[in-house]
Amino acid sequence: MEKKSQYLELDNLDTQILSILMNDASVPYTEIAKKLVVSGGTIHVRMKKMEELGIIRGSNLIINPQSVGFDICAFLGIYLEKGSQYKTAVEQLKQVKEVVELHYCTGQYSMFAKIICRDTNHLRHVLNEDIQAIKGIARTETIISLEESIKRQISLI
Amino acid sequence: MEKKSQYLELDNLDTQILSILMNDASVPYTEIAKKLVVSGGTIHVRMKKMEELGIIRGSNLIINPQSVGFDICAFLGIYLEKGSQYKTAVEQLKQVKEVVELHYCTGQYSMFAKIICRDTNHLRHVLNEDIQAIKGIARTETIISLEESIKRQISLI
DNA sequence: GTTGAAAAGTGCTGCGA
DNA sequence: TCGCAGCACTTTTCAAC
Repeated sequence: MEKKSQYLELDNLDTQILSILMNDASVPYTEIAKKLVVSGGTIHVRMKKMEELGIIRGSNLIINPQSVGFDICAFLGIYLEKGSQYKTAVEQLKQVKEVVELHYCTGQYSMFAKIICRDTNHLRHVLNEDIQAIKGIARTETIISLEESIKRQISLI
Repeated sequence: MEKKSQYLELDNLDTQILSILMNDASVPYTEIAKKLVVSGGTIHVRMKKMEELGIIRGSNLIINPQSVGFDICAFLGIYLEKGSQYKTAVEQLKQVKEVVELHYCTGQYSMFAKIICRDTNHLRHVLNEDIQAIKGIARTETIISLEESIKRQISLI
């Protein structure tokens, strides 16, 4: 089943490569190579290894949601009627495009979601029509983000 | 060049280009062009326009935090002593590398953070030593994510 | 594992329609 | 405004260390 311990494979060079590309995936390998004083080929080999190990999931173009008309970011604490309804609830929440993140979690909420909507009308529609209609969801609590002050990835160094 | 209304500029083609690259930033322009039945040059022009308009923020390499030893994802509801302490609290939270997201928000919490840690010891250290020590933070509530079931960007189409 | 350079593929630029 | 074609750059491969 399991192959190898997953993260003991990473040395200092791997970590530094990841750190650079996590901030900007468009930095050329040759430039990374120069900065880390190795050859471009080495960067390529390391990246291929990390892709095969599943350490690298892919790359995203990051857009500013507000500039494409999505102005509302909200967090949603979700109470389930029964914990066993988790799996079916997840499947149905996947169908709701506005849900960008979903966690199964400890604490008062059974699940915790992050939602991005165009405006307050859109949010109300998603809450009332899409999410409250899902079987197993008892009730929800909404936290609306007025400002995203920090948005970044973990620092490996 | 003056600034214009930011998102009315986007037509169907722009939206489709973004949708492809938001899922995988490494898709070549030529392939996008083939799929959308335009020339590669057109993709290039559109991308340049959207970069200049600030719609595109950049690109990220996405890694699996667990595979580099970060096993714990937690959300933190933060209560401030006074709302006016928001700005200084943000500045101090920026220094805490484990905080990957921070929102100023409505509801019971003044602020809401997402934290990624190596293990429970690491989390306890961040909570007790780093975050509770910040001036203005009265108390916090921790929600630990046991599973991230959904993780994606907004769908433009 | 790493290197350096050649081969293949991609992005960029200018001209023409 | 769009498409095509040539040039520059990047990624990929591979023999040699």
